[in-house]
Amino acid sequence: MKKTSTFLKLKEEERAHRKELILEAAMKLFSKHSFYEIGMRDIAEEAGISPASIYRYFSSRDEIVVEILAHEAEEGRQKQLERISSGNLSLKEIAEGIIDFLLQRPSTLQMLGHFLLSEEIDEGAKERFAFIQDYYMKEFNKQLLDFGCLEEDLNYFAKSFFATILGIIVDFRNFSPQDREGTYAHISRLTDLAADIFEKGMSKTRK
Amino acid sequence: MKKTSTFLKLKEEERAHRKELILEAAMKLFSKHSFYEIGMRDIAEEAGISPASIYRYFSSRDEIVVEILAHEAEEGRQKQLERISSGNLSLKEIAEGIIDFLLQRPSTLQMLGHFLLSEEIDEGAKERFAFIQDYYMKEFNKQLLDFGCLEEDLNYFAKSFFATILGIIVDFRNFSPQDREGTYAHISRLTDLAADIFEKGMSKTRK
DNA sequence: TGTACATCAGTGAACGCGCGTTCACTGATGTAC
DNA sequence: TGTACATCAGTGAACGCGCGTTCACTGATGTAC
Repeated sequence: MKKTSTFLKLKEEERAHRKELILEAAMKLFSKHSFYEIGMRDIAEEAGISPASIYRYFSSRDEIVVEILAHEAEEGRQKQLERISSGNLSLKEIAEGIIDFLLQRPSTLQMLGHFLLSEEIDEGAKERFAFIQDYYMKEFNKQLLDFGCLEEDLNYFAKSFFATILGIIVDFRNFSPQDREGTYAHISRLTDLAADIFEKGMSKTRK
Repeated sequence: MKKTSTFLKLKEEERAHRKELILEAAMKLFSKHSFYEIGMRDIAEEAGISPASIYRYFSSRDEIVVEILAHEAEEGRQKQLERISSGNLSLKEIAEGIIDFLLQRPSTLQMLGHFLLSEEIDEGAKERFAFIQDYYMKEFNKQLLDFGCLEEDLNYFAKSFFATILGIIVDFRNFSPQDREGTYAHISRLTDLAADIFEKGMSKTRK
């Protein structure tokens, strides 16, 4: 009895491990190609298995994509925490952390767009996405705690601020094609301005 | 000679007229269905012609879509102008105008996402989109002139502010599915907050 | 006025491709008795 | 220890569909002489 359950547990772990391998293969591809370019066949090939095998672990492409988003969000959260722990960050620096992160990951931005805009998404993946969105928005809240606005307003500040950053990136990521530096500078300037404005707005309600 | 050029002109006008008919058919469909659901066959059927005929007037689906975006932008601009001319608007009211407009047009939002995020777009359509984006951002600038921030900053304020509104809509349009009212209220609250913050930020540099 | 020719809107049908997903099957491993 | 059976990871090949776009052609209209 005990032996059986140990075996089952091991099996479960192996399964989780293989799931992770598939995700890693997919993430590697998405880091090099756009969200629209990578299909199930590509992921299977990169993972060294057949396309059909993927469906032993994920019920759809959207399920894979949403798990990747979860990974990315977690990675972003951790990076941000590290930066924060090495000294207090201004709102501006927090914003720039997010920008650097997302500008280096076009596919991630495209995935976000997919889940936020498309209306033909796997129901399970949709729910998972909503959860992730909610969870990491709360984590973002925590990171903004030290800016000392009223706690009841914090959630709204955080959401507006995040939406601003996301909006700027999406709007201006192609600001001047063939000039990455110029685009980056433009986005930085817009974000700095927005951060300034928000800092002022938040401080109004400072405790 | 004169006669010929008149005929040519008439022909050109007819051509433009038919182009417009196709666009109107497409817009009608996009107002009822999502951007992803409508294909060339649907547009052709709605316009009462064959799919092949569309290509006498537009070189690709993207060309149609970008022209629709131009129409929508123009319509949005005019509506906003009308509202402004009937009394001074607060930043909050301007923002809500945009929100009302875009929340009623999911396809338009999806088209924007398509042009801003995808990397496989018709080169011609891409350029046209860049032009439209630029042109209407300048128009938006004009509408913000009366808020009296420094003229050199205006362009950046306008861009940041617009990105904020767009970001909020995109982020939270599915805030609570099956509760349009709740979603609208949530978005409104976020936008009002952002408008407040921006108003304060702009007034700092008021002349 | 009549005839040959050019132009061009319009079309039905097909092209060509890509893609997510499923099917029917194999083979390895573990279990029951 | 041996045999029948269950479980399940894995797979090659195909399904099924949708879609943007193009092809080869027709027919109407206008032009040249």
